[in-house]
Amino acid sequence: MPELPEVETTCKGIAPHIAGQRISNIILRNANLRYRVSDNFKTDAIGSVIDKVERRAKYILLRTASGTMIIHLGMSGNLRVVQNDVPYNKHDHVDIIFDNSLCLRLHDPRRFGCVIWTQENPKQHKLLKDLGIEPFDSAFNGNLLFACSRGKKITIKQFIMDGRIVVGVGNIYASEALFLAGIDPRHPAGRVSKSRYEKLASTIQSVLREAIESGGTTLRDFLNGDGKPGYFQQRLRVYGREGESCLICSQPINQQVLGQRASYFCRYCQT
DNA sequence: CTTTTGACCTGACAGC
DNA sequence: TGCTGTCAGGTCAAAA
Repeated sequence: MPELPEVETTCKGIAPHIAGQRISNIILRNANLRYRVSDNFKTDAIGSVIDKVERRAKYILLRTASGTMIIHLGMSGNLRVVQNDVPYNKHDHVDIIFDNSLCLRLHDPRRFGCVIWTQENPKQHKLLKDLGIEPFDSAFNGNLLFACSRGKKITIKQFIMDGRIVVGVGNIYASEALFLAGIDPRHPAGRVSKSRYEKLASTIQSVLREAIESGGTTLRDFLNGDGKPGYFQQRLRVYGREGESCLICSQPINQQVLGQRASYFCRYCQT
């Protein structure tokens, strides 16, 4: 489900309901997520107050004075705020219940997501410490992408999806940004010019911004913190549109697997 | 070091 | 109505 816009939408949706709230209980129905939820999570976290809701890459950080929850939604996860008497459904694995009777509920059919409890600095956690730059950081630009890409033989699509370079760009928005930049996703990253990287940095930012404004993309199961879908899928230009006509030249959109992921592009408009 | 592959897991859908 | 195979928003560890 979630790339940066969906995670950002989730953070913005849940933060007003849970920031400043004290955790009164935690229900763990299934601890077997991508990483097993640690045994001390419940005892350590109950009673603490959510000081801050933060996003880093596709991770959501819920900070308290006694530790931080590092949450990832994997492919199929969503986090929503419900009243604590709302019955749980299949795949509702974790409930974090607050004094104000609201419940932050993690739903994740495939269980590729995680909830990690850490008392250390979460930014130094193994999963976060080597992450690349945020696409909305002022230092993110074409020069940076150009410099990082020299000598790389992987395709440019795989390159911009590499979280050690830039975070948050997943399979949908990689195809969308490359279409908007007019760049063939199959092109070797190391042979793309600086001026094309400048254009690409700009289209990565604009497509992510546009998707956040639409509330994210709901292909199958994404819901925001209030349980509502996003609407950006209606504005996708190439993703999932194989055989449909290109919005620029009307030729059929192509699909090709790159790095084991379906990639969509127009072979005439993207060179 | 870089790149590729397999693994994790459930559900939806197409085709027989 | 099954059954089988394929595919899906991510990303990590191991193999090459």
